[in-house]
Amino acid sequence: MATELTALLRPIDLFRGLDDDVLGATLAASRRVACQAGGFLFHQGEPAATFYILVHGRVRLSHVTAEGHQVVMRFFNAGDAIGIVAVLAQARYPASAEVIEDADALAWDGSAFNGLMERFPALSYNGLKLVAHRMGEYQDRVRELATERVERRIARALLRLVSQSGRRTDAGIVIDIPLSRQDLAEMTGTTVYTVSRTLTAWEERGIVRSARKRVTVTDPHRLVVIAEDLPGASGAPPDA
Amino acid sequence: MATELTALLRPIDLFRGLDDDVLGATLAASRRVACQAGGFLFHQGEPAATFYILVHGRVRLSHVTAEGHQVVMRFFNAGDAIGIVAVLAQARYPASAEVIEDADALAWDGSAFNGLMERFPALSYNGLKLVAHRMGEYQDRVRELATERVERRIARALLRLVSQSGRRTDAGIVIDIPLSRQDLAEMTGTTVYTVSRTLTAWEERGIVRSARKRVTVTDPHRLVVIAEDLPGASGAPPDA
DNA sequence: CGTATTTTTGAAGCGATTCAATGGACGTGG
DNA sequence: CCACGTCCATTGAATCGCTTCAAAAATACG
Repeated sequence: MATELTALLRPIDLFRGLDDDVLGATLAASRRVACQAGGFLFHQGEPAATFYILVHGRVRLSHVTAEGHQVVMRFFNAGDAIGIVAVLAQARYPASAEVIEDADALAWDGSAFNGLMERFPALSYNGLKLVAHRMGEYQDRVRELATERVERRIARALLRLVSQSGRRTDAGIVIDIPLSRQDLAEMTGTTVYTVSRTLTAWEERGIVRSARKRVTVTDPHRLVVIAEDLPGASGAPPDA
Repeated sequence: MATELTALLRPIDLFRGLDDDVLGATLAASRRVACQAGGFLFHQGEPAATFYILVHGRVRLSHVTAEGHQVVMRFFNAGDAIGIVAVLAQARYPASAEVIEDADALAWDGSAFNGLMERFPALSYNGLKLVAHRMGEYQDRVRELATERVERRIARALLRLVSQSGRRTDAGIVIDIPLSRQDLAEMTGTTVYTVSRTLTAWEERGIVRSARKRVTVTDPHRLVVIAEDLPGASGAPPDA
C-alpha cells in the first residue's frame, strides 16, 4: 500500500530524485488528512505546525488584512505543497488555506520534517528550490501590481489559472476551479465590479465565456496579447 | 587574517550556528569583490552564477519591465545576501543589483556553494529559512499593493527603510541611503509627482523632513499611524 | 417556489496619473 | 568664486481609470 503512495510522491518537486528508502521514511512520517469543501487546513495567524501535500481536491490560500480586505494569494492543486514556507520559516501561517473542492492530503509535522531534512539533505535542498521558485512568483506579482493596469492584471491572473488548472474542452480552456468574480478581484487587487465589467467586455469580443463561478478562455492568444501589451490589445482584431 | 572574516560572517543569518571549520571552508570558497557606486553586481536576465554577501556599502535591487517601468524591489545593507534566491533556484537574476554606495562583498560561485551545501547540510537549512523569510516580505508587499492607497504604501516603505537603514540623529531618524523621490515611487508603485506631493504634505505636518535624495523621519509615531490606519491619520493631531 | 448568493449595470465621485513647466540643488570648469 | 549645465524636486491643471454606492437581474439551492 505504501508503494502506490511513493509513486504518488515521486513526481512532486519536493521529493524529486530521492531514493526509495528516503521516500519511504518521509512517507512514514506523514499522516493522511481529509477535509471537505468549506473546511480549512489552517487559519491565518496560527503557529505553522504542519504542512501539506495535496493529493486530491483544490485549496484557496487567502489573507484578510487588518481592515477586512481579503487577498487571494493563490490556488493549490493536486501535487502542490501547502504551508511549507511558513513551516520552514518557523513562523505563523500568513494566510488561511480553505478547501474549495473536497481535499485529501498528506500532512507532515514541522519538527518531524526538520528531522527528516537533517537525515536527508536532499530534502532540504529540494525545499530550498521550491521556496526559491515560489518566491519568484510573488516577485512577479509585486511587479505586476506596481506597474500594470487592472485589465492586464486580470488577464495575467486568468492565464496563470489556465496554466495551473486549465482543462481543454471543445469550447476552449475551462478553468477547473470554482472561481467567482470576487475571487478574481481579490487576486488582482481590484473590485468585483471592475472584474465583471472586464469579463463582459472580453466576452463581447469572444475572448472568454463566463458563467457563475466559472470562466472559460476561448481565445487564449488574444488574452496573451492583452496581458503582454502586444500590438492590437484593444478594439478590433489586428491586421483584419 | 581569515579569523577576522569568520567573525564577520558569524552574525549573518545564512551562517548562523555553523562550526568554525565549516565557516572556514565556506570562506575558503569565496572571493572578495569590490565595486564602486554606479557599478552593478549583476544584471537582470543574466544566468544567476554567483551570489554575494555585502560587507560594506549599499545596493539597490531593481527590475525593469518590458514596457520600461522600473520597480525597486529592495535595498541591501552590510550583512545582506544578494542574489542568493536566483542562485539557489538556478534561474536567471530577476533584477539588477546596482551599487549605490561603494561596496565590498564576498562572492560565491553557485556550483561551489551547492557543493558546500551538500557537505554541510546546515548551510542549506539556513538558506531555506533565509529564503522563506524573504518570501514573507514579498507576500506582504503583494497584500499592500493589492489593498492599500498610495499614501499608506509610501508610509510603509519609509518605515521599512527606517528599520533597515535608519540612523538616529537629534533631528529624527535619517534614512541612510541616497533615496530619491523616484526611488520611493518605484518602490511603491506610484509616480514621482505623487511621492513629492505626499512628502511635502507630511513635511507641513512635521512628520518628515526631506532634502535632495535624503529623507528624515521626525515623527515616526505619526507615520505609523498613517501606515496602520489608526485613528487620527489625517488632519490635526489626535486628541489635541 | 421563495430565498440567498452571485453577477451585472448605471451614475457619481475621487484618487492618482499625466503632461508641462518652473524652481532649486549640486557639481564642474572657467 | 561665480557661471553653467545637469539632475532632482515641486507645482498646477486637466484627465482618466477605477472605485463606490445603489439597485436590479440572473442563477443556484433548499
